[in-house]
Amino acid sequence: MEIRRADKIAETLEQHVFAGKYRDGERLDELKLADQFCVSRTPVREALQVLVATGIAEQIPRRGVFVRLPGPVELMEMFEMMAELESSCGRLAASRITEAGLQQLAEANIRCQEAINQNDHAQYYAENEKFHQIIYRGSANGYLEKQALRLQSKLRAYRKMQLRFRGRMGQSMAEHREIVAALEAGDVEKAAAVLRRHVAVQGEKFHQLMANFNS
Amino acid sequence: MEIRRADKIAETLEQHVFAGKYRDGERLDELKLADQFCVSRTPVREALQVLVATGIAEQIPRRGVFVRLPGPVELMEMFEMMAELESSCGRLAASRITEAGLQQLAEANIRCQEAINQNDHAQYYAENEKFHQIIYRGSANGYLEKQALRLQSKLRAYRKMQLRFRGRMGQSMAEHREIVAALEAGDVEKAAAVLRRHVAVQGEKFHQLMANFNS
DNA sequence: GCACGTCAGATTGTATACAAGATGTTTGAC
DNA sequence: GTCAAACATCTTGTATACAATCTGACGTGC
Repeated sequence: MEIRRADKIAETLEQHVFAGKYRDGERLDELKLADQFCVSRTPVREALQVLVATGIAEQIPRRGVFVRLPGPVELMEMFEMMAELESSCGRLAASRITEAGLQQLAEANIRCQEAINQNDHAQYYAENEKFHQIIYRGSANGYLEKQALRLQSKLRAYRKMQLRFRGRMGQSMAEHREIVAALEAGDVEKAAAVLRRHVAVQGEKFHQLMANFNS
Repeated sequence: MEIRRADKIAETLEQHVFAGKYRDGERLDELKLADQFCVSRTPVREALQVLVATGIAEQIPRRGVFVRLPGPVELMEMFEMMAELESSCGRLAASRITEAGLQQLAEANIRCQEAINQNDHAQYYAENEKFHQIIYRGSANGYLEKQALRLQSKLRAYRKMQLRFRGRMGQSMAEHREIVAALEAGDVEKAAAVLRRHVAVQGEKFHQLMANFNS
């Protein structure tokens, strides 16, 4: 339902960057992109502005815009913030989530388990994301929910890796059940703590991956 | 040090919106703004894109961009998220803040007290902001720090009001001392809890203001 | 009197033209 | 041979021109 071509271009570029099509620091050439998308420079420039605003790219005046992939440090920081955000969502959801929300969580968990049984990583990944999104929603704080969704989206590409750790899916599943239990019990502190730990583990696994990769 | 005129325009417009120069839903006319800033529509459009990306304005394709001030509900949500973010910063800072950071906190608190003694709201307000920013920095998480700063900035205009509550500055000051004590002791949970409460009070005071205003 | 279609005006979206600054090369002096 | 300065080229930033579409009013038909 996109009417402005600039928006479509921005979306496409964002996907390309997340897909690793560009190297860190690579310049996004307005003319080449205009050519590539068969438009003039104007909509391309508007799309680039969006990338800059999102933090995906950096603009240096009179020099151009350059893709800016997060380095290891920033990634760890983002994972840590994700853990804090999810913890906050859990804290609020513990006292606010509706019966319908709890029901959705249970269903999502069932679908997660099915994915594990079939050893379907992609499916587990998708259902796991939904599980967490239900908790964001459960916080009954639209602003917090939006921010959590944004960061979840930004970390998507990097979170995919760590699920491949042996036994990680099973452990993750067990944690899910713990989370649901805390939410059902309305145990604010436990929900916050368990969710923080659950997400923080992702960051730690990712850290291990980075370390292995560098050695 | 701005070279692009579009950036300067975006900054100015943002200030104008925060200063309440525009009503909610008001359309930002490209031609009028171009005239006003003595430029063509192009840099104005780029500036408007920035406002849209920041969430200050909303764009409806082929219709224009309209300022979008947060309503009471969204404001409460933002205050609540601010409390959670500050709590997270405090949690992390409790185990990471440096001696230098603690020293800065002590100094900021002294300046806060001086402002109270002189009953200088504006001064207290400024020093109070710095106090919190030191804690963001103390989290040793640049990403989290940036997000906290962004939200703090967005809430600036609304936080100003609640400091005028009778006795609020004094109470706030007492809470500051409690925060510093928790950070010095490295008490993670206490730092998180006290900061959450300290910031959440702001939201509640604001809520009272809104209620009084509507009655 | 009401509904619908058409048309004029206004406004956004895109293309293109022009201006200004940055980069890199070449040329000349030492 | 090396360094520096001027110049050519390329790229971004801005202005303007054109295209598309939305709004609102007017008029016509029922």
